[in-house]
Order: sequence, then structure tokens, then C-alpha cells
Amino acid sequence: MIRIGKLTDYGIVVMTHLARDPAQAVMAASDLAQATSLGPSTVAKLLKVLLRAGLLVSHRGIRGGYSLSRPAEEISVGQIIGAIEGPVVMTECGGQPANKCSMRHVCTAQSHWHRIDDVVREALESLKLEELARPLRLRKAGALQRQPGDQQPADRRRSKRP
Amino acid sequence: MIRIGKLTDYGIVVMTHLARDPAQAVMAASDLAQATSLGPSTVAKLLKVLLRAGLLVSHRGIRGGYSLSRPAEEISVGQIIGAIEGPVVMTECGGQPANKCSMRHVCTAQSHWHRIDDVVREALESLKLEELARPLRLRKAGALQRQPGDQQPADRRRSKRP
DNA sequence: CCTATACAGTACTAAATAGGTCCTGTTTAG
DNA sequence: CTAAACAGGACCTATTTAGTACTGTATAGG
Repeated sequence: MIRIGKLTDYGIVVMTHLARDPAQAVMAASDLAQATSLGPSTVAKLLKVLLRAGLLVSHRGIRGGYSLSRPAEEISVGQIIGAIEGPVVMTECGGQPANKCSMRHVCTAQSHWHRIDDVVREALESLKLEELARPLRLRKAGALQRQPGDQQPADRRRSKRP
Repeated sequence: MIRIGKLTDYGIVVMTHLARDPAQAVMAASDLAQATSLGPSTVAKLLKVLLRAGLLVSHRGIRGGYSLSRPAEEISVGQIIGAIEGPVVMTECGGQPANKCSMRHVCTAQSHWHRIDDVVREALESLKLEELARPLRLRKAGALQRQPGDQQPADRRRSKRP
């Protein structure tokens, strides 16, 4: 299936946690780890990546930690994914100039993958961190309605976070 | 990055090849392998999967082979991906009932992932095999326009097919 | 009715990737 | 000056994916 890595999933959880803090305080990696029930080392690694991508700012020294580099409204899920997984492209061809692909003579799918990629990118870009941070109950009704039982009972292989 | 597996990529190439045959003839696995420059075993495996998903019909015996189970207009890229990779869901939560996720108390992202998944699914479903099979030059202009240099020179790790 | 050909199904091996942990700096508040 | 916390790696392991091989079954055509 098409999926993002666990790390990216964690990344979104961590970012959401930061965004949800009303005081926008600086939070230490260890605190974030506790708050999200993720391994401290894992969270630390994650934060470094997000920092380098410019989504966070860090403060060193004894009362150091991390905070969002800008308002949650200006950070998109696409940016978070991009920071952790690299650019959103679905096939081999996707990331490289079309003329580099060894199948380019046989394969006419190229331009279509680009279209698909664009749609996905766009969807991801339009979803802002601020929206994720907003508690479920308070979201504007209608937009997210979903029938109970709407969910497919697909077989999942991986199942739980550590 | 978000990406589909190589096998799926191959699957699309093979399906496209079948769809492109004007006579809609039955083609043997070995012929398809040659035509696509993929390993015969790999193609054979792939075809079985696509068969079981109902996208192909097979003919056994000495002049046997595979052909599309229905017109290329009625087969979507989403269906091909679904056949090979399983349902399109991007996170752990995605595939299972929301109340099963161990992070459900902390994580408010659930319903958003569902939305994203829907968008991706829809995009994939709307792209039909017929369109991929059509040679590039003949596609209706306008819909697919792309500036030269539009392509991001992102760093790719994997590079060529076997 | 026999046999070569091609699908059906499954099991296995090897390689790539991702996940997770740890260690050795460097900065800085107090 | 020192303890807390970030910076930046290196590294090991487990999972997943890719690719291959083997044994069985159906069938067209001589």
C-alpha cells in the first residue's frame, strides 16, 4: 500500500503536540517524548530533522528545547512529510528528469505519475498543522462527517506503536 | 517519501502493455517479460496477483496466456495498485477501525488522514488504464501541459530497473 | 491419447530499507 | 564551572520487498 513511514507519523504527532501548546513554550525533547509515549532517542532524532528543515527552532543550554519556527497555520502536513521523507514522488521516475529513466521508451506512464503526484502534493500542502492541532470536537461540522462503519476492515500487517 | 513498490510499478507497465495491444490478444507471461525487459519470474508472479484480483483472465494450455478481463477504460490505476499493494492508506491508523489505534487519545490526526487518503484514492481511481496506454503524442493537449524545467531534480536513491 | 507448453501455487533466499539506540561533542543558564 | 539539553553522527537490528525456484495441473495440437 501507499504509505508514509512510522517516523513521519511520529513527526506529525510531535508537531501537533507542539502546536497545541497555548503558550507556544519551548519544550525539551525528553518532555515531548513523554507526552507522546515515544522513545526519547527517536524523538530526538526526529526533532533534529524537523529543525534542519526549518520547521522548528531550537534553544540550547540548560533551559533549552524546541518550538515551532512559525505559526501552525503556516506549516503544512506536506512540509512535515517532505522534511522527513523527502519530496512526494510515487515512482522511480518521479524524482529524476524524465529522460534519465531507463524505461522511458517503453513507459508512457511518466506524465501521469506526475499528475498523480501533483494531486497528492496539493492535498498534503493544503492541510495545515493548525487544523490538526485543533481538538476534534471543535472542528467545523460537515467537512469531516463520516458514517460509522464507513471504515474498511482491511487487513493490517503492522499494528502498534512501541 | 510516499511511494509505491517496484512491483506495482512493473504491474502498471505490464498492464499498459496488454492494454496497448490493438488485437487484445492473449499474451504469454514470457512474452510480456521480454516486451517489458523484466525478469520472467517476476512477471509471472505479478500476473498471478493481477489475475486473482480479477483484472486479468488467463488461458492455460499450450497456446495460453493472459489478457485484460475488461476494456482498459474500465480498469483504473487505483485498482492495479490495490491489487498489488492492498488498499491505499497512509498511516497505521488508516487501515484499522479508529478505536483500535493505541494512540487514539493523543492523536487527533485520524480523521484528517482519512481525508487525505480519500483524495489520493480518488485521484488514483480516476486515472484509467486506457489513458496510460494511449501514446503520449495523441493525448488531448492542455490537460497535461508541463513547462520544461518543471521537474524537480530531487535526489533519488534507487535508480534503475534490473 | 500423449506431450510440450504455459498457467497455478507456494516456498525460499537475498538485498534493501526503516526503525531504533547510543555515543561523543558543543552550548549555555544559573 | 557544571549540569541540562541540543548537534551530529555511527551503528545495529528487524521488517519488508524483490526476485527466484520448484512442483503441480490443464490443454491445444499432432
